[in-house]
Amino acid sequence: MRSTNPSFMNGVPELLVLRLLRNGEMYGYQIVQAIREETGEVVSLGEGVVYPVLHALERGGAISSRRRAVNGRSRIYYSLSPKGASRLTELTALWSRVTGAVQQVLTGDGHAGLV
Amino acid sequence: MRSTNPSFMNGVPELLVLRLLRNGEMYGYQIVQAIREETGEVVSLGEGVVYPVLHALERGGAISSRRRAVNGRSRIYYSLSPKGASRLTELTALWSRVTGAVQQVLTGDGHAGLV
DNA sequence: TGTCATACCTAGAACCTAGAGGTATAACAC
DNA sequence: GTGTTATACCTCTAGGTTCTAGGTATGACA
Repeated sequence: MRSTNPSFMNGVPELLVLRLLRNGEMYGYQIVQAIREETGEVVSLGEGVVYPVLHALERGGAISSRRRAVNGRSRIYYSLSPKGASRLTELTALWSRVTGAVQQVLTGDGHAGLV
Repeated sequence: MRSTNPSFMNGVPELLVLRLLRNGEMYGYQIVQAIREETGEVVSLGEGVVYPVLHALERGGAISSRRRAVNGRSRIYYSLSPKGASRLTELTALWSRVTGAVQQVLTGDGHAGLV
């Protein structure tokens, strides 16, 4: 069972990562924390989730990375590629459609076909 | 890969089934079609998804079933138990929280902590 | 020297869903 | 009467994603 995070999370990590990178390059550890902060702890993805997502996105050409040393620390910064940007657009639209459709059932009165 | 349905669907089948049953008893086949219709085909769960969900919900005491013959056909009608009703309340709240949190990131400006 | 926060990573288990397939009956057309 | 479609139930397997738990290494600070 999933205890730390609620369900309904399929595809959400990918969506959130892409969205965050749209604002400029970020590194993995930073993304992990940004998700926690920006969602008010509602969504809290572990590093074990975020890093594999980053690697998969890079393999797919949606993001690219460059190593940078900051304060003697080595970080891997990721930035959105054009491909990643269009993937983000796509996923965002999908997200709207699905949540909208679910919402429709949740607020429905059960008469379904009101023509 | 998921071709027929978009992602973001984790826990959604359970939520939708519970919600539909809140309006009165239904049988499996009917639920499958109701989901298709009420979501405008955006969400289209196969019987291979819905039946296992129904069985799991019944095992968990969230719904109960009774066999009924209609027009010479044998149908298994499911209805929401009090336990299922509170589960629905719970899941609905969760759904709101998660989608709200994601939405916050999607519409965020990247400054995160505006105190 | 020890601990904490930073920063990266992988591997295994757990979970859920999609899709294909299987059975059986009623209704309708031919 | 035979074939096809719609109804109505069901199971199983593969595939994908995410969670948890680990592991490594450095800088800062006590």
